[in-house]
Amino acid sequence: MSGLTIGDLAARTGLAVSAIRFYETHGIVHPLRNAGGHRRYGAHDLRRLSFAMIAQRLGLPLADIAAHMADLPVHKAPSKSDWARISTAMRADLNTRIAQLERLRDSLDGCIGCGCLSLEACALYNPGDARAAEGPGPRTLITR
Amino acid sequence: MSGLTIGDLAARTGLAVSAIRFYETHGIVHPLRNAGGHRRYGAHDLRRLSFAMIAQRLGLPLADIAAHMADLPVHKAPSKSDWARISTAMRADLNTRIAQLERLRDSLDGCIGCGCLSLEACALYNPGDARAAEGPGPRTLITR
DNA sequence: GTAATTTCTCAAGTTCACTTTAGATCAAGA
DNA sequence: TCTTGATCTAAAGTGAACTTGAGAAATTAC
Repeated sequence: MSGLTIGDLAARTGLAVSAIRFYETHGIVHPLRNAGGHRRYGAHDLRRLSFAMIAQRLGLPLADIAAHMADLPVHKAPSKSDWARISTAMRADLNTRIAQLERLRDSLDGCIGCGCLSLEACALYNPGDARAAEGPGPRTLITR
Repeated sequence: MSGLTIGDLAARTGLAVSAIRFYETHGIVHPLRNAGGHRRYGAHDLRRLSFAMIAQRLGLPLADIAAHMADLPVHKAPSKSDWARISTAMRADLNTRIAQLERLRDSLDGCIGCGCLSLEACALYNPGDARAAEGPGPRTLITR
């Protein structure tokens, strides 16, 4: 009677149970525990997970998503304005990303068939962003 | 007098020397060796690297890029039609990706302010793609 | 009440895309 | 020639995002 099990959540979101536990360690969900120590989730957790999944599709790293979510109330359902604030921020990210890809496509259109890809001349090659000095580890595939 | 050193290539592409060696293990470049065993690159290697960097910006995994490049001549400059073939394939990927993001944005537009994000109703949440059963390891952030 | 599921924790493994380290060799400038 | 800097190889480390495995306890189904 008091909430969803982790299995329920997995079934509804399509996520693996292990993934949901992993997300918990990153602060994306905050389940309560029942008498036996099992996690119990509410509808707000379902929303938080959905939101995280959407944000991931936009290419945001988990840490960023968690940071966004940190502003939301933990055990209560967030208000409309809570979601609106985050959604709006995400919409901006999305538009930036779309614009980047479109620029890339247009450059590619200009290049197809020319075979140039010369480092000095090609617009595709020189996107003008600073790629250097991002530290160790794999770089994010799509530059944000 | 016979070609560029790995340092030259790094300077021109902005890649780390170690990254260029790593790409070699994936078949993206195929340098020759001088008498002392040092790598020597030609202009075609520069083009191959540029192309790989562009493809990465599009979110293609290295393995896919290498597969595309496998069709190109290794030690000669590729022909115009070689590049055109690959570029065209990439353009299609790009357009698919842009369309996905636009759908996502439009859905988000419909949702901003409503605060729903309900799993059953929200178009954002149910992208209709099969997310399950992709095996171990991290999943690619952006679904191709 | 017993068997079958599910869940628990915690540590270790996996993939991708690289970087770092170590010790040795090669190349180039003063 | 000497020395500084670039390059070599091979192995191990890194960060993100999870998964897998083991052994135990809780829950559910019959």
